[in-house]
Amino acid sequence: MAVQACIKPKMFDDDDGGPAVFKRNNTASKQNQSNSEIKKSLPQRHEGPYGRQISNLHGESSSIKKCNSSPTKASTIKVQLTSSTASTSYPDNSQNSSKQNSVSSEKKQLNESPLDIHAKSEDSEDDQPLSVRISAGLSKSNSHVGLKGRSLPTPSSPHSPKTKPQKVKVSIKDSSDDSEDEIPLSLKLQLKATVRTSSSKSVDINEKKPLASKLQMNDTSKNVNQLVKSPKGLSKRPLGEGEIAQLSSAKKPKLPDASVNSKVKQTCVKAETDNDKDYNPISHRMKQSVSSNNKSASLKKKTKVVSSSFKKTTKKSKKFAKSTKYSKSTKVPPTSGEGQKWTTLVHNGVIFPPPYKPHGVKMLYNGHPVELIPEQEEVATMFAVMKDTEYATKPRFIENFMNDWKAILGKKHVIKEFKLCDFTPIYEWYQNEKEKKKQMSAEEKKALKEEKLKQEEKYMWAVVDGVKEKVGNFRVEPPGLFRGRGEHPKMGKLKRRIHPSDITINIGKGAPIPECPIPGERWKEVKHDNTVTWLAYWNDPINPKEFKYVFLAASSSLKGKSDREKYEKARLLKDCIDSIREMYTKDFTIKDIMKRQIAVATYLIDKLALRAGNEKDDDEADTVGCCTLKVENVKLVPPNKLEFDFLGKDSIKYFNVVEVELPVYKAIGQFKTGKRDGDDLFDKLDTSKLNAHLKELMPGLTAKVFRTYNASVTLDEMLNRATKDGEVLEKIAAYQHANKEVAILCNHQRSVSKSHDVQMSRLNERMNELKGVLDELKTDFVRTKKGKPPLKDSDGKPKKNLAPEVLERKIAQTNGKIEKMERDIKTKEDLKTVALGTSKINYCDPRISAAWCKRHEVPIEKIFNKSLLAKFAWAMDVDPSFRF
DNA sequence: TAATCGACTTGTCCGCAACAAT
DNA sequence: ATTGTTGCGGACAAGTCGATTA
Repeated sequence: MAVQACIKPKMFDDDDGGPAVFKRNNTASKQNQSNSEIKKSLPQRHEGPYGRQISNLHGESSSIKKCNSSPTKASTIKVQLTSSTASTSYPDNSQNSSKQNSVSSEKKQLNESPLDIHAKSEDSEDDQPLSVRISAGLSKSNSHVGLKGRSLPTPSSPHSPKTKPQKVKVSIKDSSDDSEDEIPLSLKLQLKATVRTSSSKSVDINEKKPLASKLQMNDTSKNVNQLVKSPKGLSKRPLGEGEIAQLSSAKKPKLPDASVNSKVKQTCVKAETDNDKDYNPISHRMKQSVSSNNKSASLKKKTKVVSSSFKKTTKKSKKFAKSTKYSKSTKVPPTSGEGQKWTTLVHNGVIFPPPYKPHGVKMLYNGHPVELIPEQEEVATMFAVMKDTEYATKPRFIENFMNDWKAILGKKHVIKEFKLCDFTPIYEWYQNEKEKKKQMSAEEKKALKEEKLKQEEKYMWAVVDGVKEKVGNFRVEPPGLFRGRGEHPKMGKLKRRIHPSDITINIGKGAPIPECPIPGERWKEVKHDNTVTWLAYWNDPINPKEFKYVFLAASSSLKGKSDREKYEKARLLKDCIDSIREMYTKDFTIKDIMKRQIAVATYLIDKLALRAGNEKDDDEADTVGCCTLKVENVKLVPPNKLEFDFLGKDSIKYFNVVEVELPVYKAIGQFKTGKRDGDDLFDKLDTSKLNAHLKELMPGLTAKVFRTYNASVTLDEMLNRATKDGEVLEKIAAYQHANKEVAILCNHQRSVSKSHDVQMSRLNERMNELKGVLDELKTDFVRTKKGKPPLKDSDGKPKKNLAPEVLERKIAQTNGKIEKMERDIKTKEDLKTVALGTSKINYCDPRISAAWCKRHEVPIEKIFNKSLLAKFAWAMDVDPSFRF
């Protein structure tokens, strides 16, 4: 179905244009019900709507405040310095030269000698370049639309210029694509069907495309960031440059990876060429996107993802495959196999927290000191140290804690009731310990730190296919009381200590098995599964059915590759989004209720960036996502608005009043009728049905892809619309503003810092002082002009007689300071409840930021910190003209 | 078909150190 | 030198989604 794609004129756009709106008026706080204090409630962002509105949507709304209007800023200087280097394009490293260089060098070293540390940040060299260009071409103008304001206008205007040129390069495919466009949907569908059906499907697909291309694709994926050029020593992943190039070309299709599966995808994909044209109205193009095929063939995991048919075949065999592959390809680049994630894997296992050290401080029970054996004292201490957190006041927390603690105390123990317990002595002992630590001299602290580092160092690194990579969480979680978020039924339960016998290690077949760090104990199991990326796992003591995994760090090439695939998939959606929107719009009134619910749910996920909403067990906090919305979570606000009010992931409150198309409004009304509070709004729907449907529209499409897509599109558009020439600081402000819009879209909130109010009033005080100074200067200026002496200062002493020009200059300076402070205050208030980090880390394609930095001569370190630079190394060599 | 398993991504908070302001 | 502020990075909970099982 979906296939066709591209066509549509932006249906939604229009709509949007019209109405759409949404603002998040109030957002409330995260919290849930009760909680009083807890977090803050966000005062809503009044303006809520911000950006969107800005965008134009209807004019309604609020005014946005954009911050920057006025330049000013003293600090510029520094910035510029930095930037200067960067200027135009950074070759990979030029930017933070130091960092990057170091990194890269390290890698190289690694290759040469295993010793080095650091992860490589890979410079990604990969393909990007070409791809980028290609992509650039893609940038479509178009579309998006719809929804929210974000879509905005996006008329082509802005980028078009750049884009087009690039397209040219791409041309090859394009041509074909175009022709394809004409293909009727049905055909497309058929294509899919076929594919699926035939087990060989993958093959088929591939066939269409040149093998070479396929291969390349794979390689690429494999390589991922890795070393790249490096001389490589042994095994690393070879990334040939050639490959890269190819990729790029291939890439065009974009999804290199993602596509994997894709058959159908193609349909959507190609659009790039088209883009420009958006106007082409309807032409649906099918694109065969070569790329997609290729990919499918290649990738590994993707395999899974890929077409279902494919999967089926592969999956089962997966496990077998593993071994097989293993043997097959030792030398093969990682990823080559279907599900293969690596070929060689060496690491040192995990490190355990130190055993409990009894302190001997006695708590009181009914006023009397109580004797506790170490195991009992340990749990009492866990509670004692939480005495001043909100958890310690929650009945459920206390009840769960008491239940687990009593089990350790034993039936005969004197301690029976919580209300007779006084943990204060232990609490005070703990505070005292903390204070002692704080008082330690710098040298002592440093020594401790080094000691710790020394102990941990061997666990910090793994060698994957010959490349040294950082391990993410190599420390086993210490015992403690479970702190669930929101009203979690299990809060307060004892999270017991994890022992080696709880841990399963995953490591390469020939690699030495990590020595168990606790003498006399041994690992639960040692596996050699190269179709997964975890190094170790244990069962979650709170929920034994779940696992806690040890993975590589975000800077690893394995993670980087997967990240890139995620964005490539989202970019594929860009090419299908118009037709998908058109389709679900059509289904708002379809008779089949399930289909109507799917259409409306998809609309909400697309427009509001809601999460899919899997079913949850009773022993989890009661939160919802789109598919699990309850009747009471959505209220009709005539004539055509919906009020959403629910607790989402992490029990963060989502509150939003949105104008929707009338058919949606009506459909929601229908879904609500005859139901009571507590009933599912979408009773015919769940995430698997929804995703199964989405998959028909575009291979690999799932609900969360919409979030990635809309977040990245929003960032890209806002940046390109709002960035003006000027000082670097202003550009950074524009970036933050765009980032904020994305965060608001995704409802990424944070709690207001305890000192926020104090800080604000302090700022306001200073502001008033400045204004006082300004008034005084103005008065003196007027008096001086009239030949009168300045007024006396606050102490009644006479002031120096300054020339009018001098006063004028001072007035200008003060005005500048005031403006800057006003902006700062406003930004601080605006961002009080908005968390920018999450979207930056998980939703915004880093290539958008990297390309923007290059285009606007903003040093990338101003946007990405060290860890983000490492995580996004794969995106750093993006072509400056890259558009999402 | 639904429930469960399994692997991986996403998300918030918090302590601490670096930095900035005083 | 001291103290307030910011931001990093870690911890770990809570999602998503495909595969497998009942």
